[in-house]
Amino acid sequence: MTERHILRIHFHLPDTSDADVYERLVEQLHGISPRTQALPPADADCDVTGALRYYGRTPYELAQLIQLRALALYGIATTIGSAGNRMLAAMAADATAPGGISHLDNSPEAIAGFLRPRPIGALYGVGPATANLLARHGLHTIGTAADTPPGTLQRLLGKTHGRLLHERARGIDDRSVVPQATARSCSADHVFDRDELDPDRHRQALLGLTEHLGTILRTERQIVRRLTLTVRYADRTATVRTRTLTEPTHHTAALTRAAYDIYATLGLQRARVRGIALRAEDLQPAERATTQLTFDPGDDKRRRIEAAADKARARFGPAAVIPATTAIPGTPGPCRSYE
DNA sequence: TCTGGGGTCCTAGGACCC
DNA sequence: TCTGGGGTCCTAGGACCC
Repeated sequence: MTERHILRIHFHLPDTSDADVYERLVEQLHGISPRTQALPPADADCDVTGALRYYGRTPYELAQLIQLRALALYGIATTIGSAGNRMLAAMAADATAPGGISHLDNSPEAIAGFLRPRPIGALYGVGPATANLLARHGLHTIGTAADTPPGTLQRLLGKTHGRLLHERARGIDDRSVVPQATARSCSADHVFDRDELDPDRHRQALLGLTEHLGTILRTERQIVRRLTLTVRYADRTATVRTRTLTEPTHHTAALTRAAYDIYATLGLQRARVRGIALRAEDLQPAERATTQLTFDPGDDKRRRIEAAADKARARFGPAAVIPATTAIPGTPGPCRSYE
């Protein structure tokens, strides 16, 4: 593989900043290299391999240019790590003082010098649980993990994690920067004003969520194959249930039936519910939908109403049509996630 | 610096089929 | 006819990133 040059950019966004400031900053990066992947809410990865030649600059100089632009145009400070792959760039950024730039040379010596002395928990993919487990086996630094045979790591962590840990401890990370990644999932949630015990109000909230998700999915021409319901309780615990749909869909009626179904399997008895979230997972292009075999005339009518409502929303805005039964203050917040 | 929550990936185990 | 191993699909839950 030819040598790559990756930047991890962290924007120091004030809490009060507009949501679209971040989007405009990412747009700026696109101008420097189209191979830019947004990592909301405040980061981005930028593959500048091709941009180096175009601009005739080193990675460090490009990082300076990015810092200058963000500061001059938006008054936003940035911290940037520069390295030969995404993991090293992210780790370099982590090890950099706010507002600084770190460039990690791509030589094996420089990479080993950077990685080996660091605590194992500093490695990408190693959280507190894994770090603890490894420490119990005497592996405290990234260097010791790099020297451990892959088979040993795999016995400790499982096949995939063991292999990845061994590669990463040696500075290897093949993940590419994926611009414009398509959404993997899409979710909506509802928080009750006070802990809610009434199942009717739970279902009412669910209806608002399926209505909302259905609208997003139809707008984006996607269908969903899996639904996950999360119910949060007053004691801060939660129940999570996933259901694979018999047929991928983006129709609100089908989503509502599935959501009510999952809700019913919980068998809640006077549970103090704080909030309900619904996630549409395993999204696919709507063109892939199999032919609808349902000839329920009620469904057909609901879909015509749904199509009319979508049109009204497109013309007059999202609040134009709201199901009469969803008398819920506040609109559920959409949340798109990108890989 | 710490915390929390949303999103993603992985694994284990069960059900089912061949 | 019975058994068992290997796929595949699905769900719950754990772990991690940000």
